[in-house]
Amino acid sequence: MRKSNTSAPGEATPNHVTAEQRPISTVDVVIFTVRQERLCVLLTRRAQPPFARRWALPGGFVHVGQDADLLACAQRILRGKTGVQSPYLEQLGSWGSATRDPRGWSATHVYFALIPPPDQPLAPDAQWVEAGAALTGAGPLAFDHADILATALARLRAKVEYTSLPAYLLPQPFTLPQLQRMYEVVLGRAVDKSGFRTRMLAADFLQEAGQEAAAAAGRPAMRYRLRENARPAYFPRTFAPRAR
Amino acid sequence: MRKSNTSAPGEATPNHVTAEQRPISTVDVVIFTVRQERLCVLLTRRAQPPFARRWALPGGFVHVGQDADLLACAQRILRGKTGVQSPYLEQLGSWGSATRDPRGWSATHVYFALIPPPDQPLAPDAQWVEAGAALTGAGPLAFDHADILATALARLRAKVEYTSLPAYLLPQPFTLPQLQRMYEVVLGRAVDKSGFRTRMLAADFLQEAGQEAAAAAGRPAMRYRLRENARPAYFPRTFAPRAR
DNA sequence: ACAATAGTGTCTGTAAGACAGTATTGG
DNA sequence: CCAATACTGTCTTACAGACACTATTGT
Repeated sequence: MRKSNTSAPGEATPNHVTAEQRPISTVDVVIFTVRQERLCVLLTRRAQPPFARRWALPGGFVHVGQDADLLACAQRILRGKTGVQSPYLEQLGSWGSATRDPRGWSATHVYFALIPPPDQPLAPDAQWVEAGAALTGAGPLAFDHADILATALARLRAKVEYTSLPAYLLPQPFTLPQLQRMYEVVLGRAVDKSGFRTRMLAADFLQEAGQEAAAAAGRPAMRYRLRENARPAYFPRTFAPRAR
Repeated sequence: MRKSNTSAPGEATPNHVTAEQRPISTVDVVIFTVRQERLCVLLTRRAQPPFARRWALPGGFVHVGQDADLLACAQRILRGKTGVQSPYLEQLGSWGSATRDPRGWSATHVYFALIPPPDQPLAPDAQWVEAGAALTGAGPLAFDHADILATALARLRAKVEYTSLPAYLLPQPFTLPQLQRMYEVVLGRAVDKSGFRTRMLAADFLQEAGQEAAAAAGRPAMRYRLRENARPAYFPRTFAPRAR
């Protein structure tokens, strides 16, 4: 049998849901970067309960008087922890349940950021942790943040197979060999140089930015910037080594 | 300059956010089906303000005493409107801002469902509307539901290019020609039969379910069901007609 | 000249798209 | 036998992967 949920008597109908019945609303941001050829994620150590002294993803409550929308809230959190202004930032999803926060029914809107290693110092409670180690080492993460981080990692690795996302892990301008290394770090495997270059240049999201100054040995590389209006490029196929 | 947002004086810190400062939390579900070779979305007519008498996506408040988590809330909404129990249901994203709901800061968690045309009657306030017409005809949708629906449509069309999602638009068992028609309806273009069949069978998400009973003219087709543990299949490439 | 790194050319295999053909049913 | 629909085979071509080759720098 089907039951309508809009007007059953005794049930809280939309206009009768009071503020006390509202779930807690937070925003968390999974911030990735590559440091020393390692994929790292930013974690903060919680000062207050719940989960005091545990590591957690950077996040906070939606400030209804301050945040215009969810994206602005995520940007505020990102800027607060890293000082970075305009990175790649997309929504990952939301996690909400009666049990994920001991304070009550809670839902978090999760964003996903890619940034170059920042020049400014991090917030004092924040630290870069290698992505794999964040899931295993140094004790469990607060809340359901291990789930969230695992989902973010899976999404990153999946999208790197067919998008130009790793370009956001580098400061501009960058060279194609540098970009290739970003792909290799995230994917955890080597990528063929020739195919890689053809693919990147064909995708038409880069513009030349002058020759690199010759530093050590070797031919200096061409530098590139993201084109204006640079949304990430989507490739028609995934990177696929012969053996499936 | 970087500003820490965790301990600035005068700012609401996490444990001091009272229930009154919490955003409104809702869940909306974009429910697609194919009826008479048309892609349709389920809309409901709003009885109460805000946006009374406007068409809207099915949705409602998170019921903190009733819904174990966001997915359960989405399932409750889906079941309430259609009677359908276990369709394809994935998260689409969340939309939240100070202005999207005149009652105050509001965030909605949006899910995305694919179902076969249900046997049971719909809830009395619900109606199938052709997907394109829902965005243009019969007046604007409530809230930011036009944005949400446009995003859902784009996501559906994108994923249909490289996944087996259209299989969830059909009652089981179904034949490959029927499945091919689902692809063609959603994509709005013809798909080559031979390549289509090779692709579907190679993806290994179908199992044979006996020969179709010969009805009218023509050779009866083989019927298929989704395999056990049937998650959707992801194809290595998109459907791509020669001319790009 | 050599090492080191950047960048290009060429071959080959895979698989998708196009389309013509065969198979199986009812009338 | 014909119409109608299901299914298969074959040809062609695009293109990714592999890898060897050339180019440009510093020492």
